[in-house]
Amino acid sequence: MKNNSKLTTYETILIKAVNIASLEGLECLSIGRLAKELNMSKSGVFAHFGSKQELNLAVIEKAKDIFIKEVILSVEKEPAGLIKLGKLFDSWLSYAERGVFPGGCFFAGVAYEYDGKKGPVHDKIVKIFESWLLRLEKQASTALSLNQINKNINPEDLVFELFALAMGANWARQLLKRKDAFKKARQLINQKLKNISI
Amino acid sequence: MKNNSKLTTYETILIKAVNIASLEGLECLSIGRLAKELNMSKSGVFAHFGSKQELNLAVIEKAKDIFIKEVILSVEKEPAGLIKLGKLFDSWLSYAERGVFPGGCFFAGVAYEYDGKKGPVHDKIVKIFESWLLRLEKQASTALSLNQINKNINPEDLVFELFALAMGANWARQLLKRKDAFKKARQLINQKLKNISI
DNA sequence: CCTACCGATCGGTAGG
DNA sequence: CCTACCGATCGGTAGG
Repeated sequence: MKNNSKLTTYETILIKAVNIASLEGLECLSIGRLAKELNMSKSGVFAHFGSKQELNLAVIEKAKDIFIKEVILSVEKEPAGLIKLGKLFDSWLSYAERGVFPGGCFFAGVAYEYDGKKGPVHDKIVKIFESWLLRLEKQASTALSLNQINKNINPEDLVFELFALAMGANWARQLLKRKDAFKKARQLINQKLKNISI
Repeated sequence: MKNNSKLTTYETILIKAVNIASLEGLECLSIGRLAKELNMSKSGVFAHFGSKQELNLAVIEKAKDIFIKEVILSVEKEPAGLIKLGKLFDSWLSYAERGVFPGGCFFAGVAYEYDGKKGPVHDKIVKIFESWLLRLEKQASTALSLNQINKNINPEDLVFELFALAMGANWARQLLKRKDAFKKARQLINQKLKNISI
């Protein structure tokens, strides 16, 4: 339990930290608490990061790696355009639904925690979301240029709408414990994509 | 500055507390910080509430009163059904957009802060959302029984979809600072309501 | 990776 | 509403 022999201490700390932060937020993640749950000394944990802010940034970086692996790489070989756009949303919902992180989508949680704050942690979260949005918008644009969807569709507006549905599903699942939230979101997203496809 | 002569000390503390919590979350709201910003002693603030949890609950209750006044009562006299449903969403977006709370919609923020936690504060937040959803669903049901919208529309699904768009707009505005987020959400919501109306 | 600290701040109490 | 406290915990440091 204490040591997962294949992992470095750094990795072990980060995985525990990501799980705590997913459920309770980065502010609830303290170095002392991490140390206690890992049966380490506080300064032993601290030494790996150098500051609480660097720990926060490392946790986000780790969560990003997991997101990329679970959501993005798993649909890497899908054909660009409408199909890939749908698969990316599907993959995102699936990752939140099957509990890759215990608190649902890691980024949905920290987004609201840092939206009123300033500094490198806030900036890193914003960059990750902007990059995720851009990735989705590129597929929407490709779908448009491949004549897969109606010409009058604005790629940014389309992604905004589908994005909101996915975020809303995560919210309904996590706060209200609605078990059908992801199913509903998937239906609405697929229906929308079907409606605009040529 | 220190005393707004028309307000009781209790009210003055609560208003300050609601504003801090809106921007930074309830966890960042400490009794010591409140005392400092109000030029009061810590125990002077504390005595009004008896515990941090009671302060949290009082802040949420205050935010609920403001929400009811700003969002719900302002469209009280609109005709029940489709019109009132649209006006409720319009009113919600307007309240978030014009900055009734400095951090956007107060409840969107605390929802994610408490979705992984247990206890009376979490429960109060859930109840407020359930009651707000129910209010919206009732208008959707009325619209259905008045034959204002297509028969095949499920009121709960409709509200889920529009709700997600409103929450998504709040997120895009607060985290990504997208100034057109509310405009987009308003367009999408109105378009959806128009599409399903008879 | 550890023990042993530091000042600051947390929620909360005693007593007025 | 105040001063003066309490133990616990925060992020962080010194030194090994």
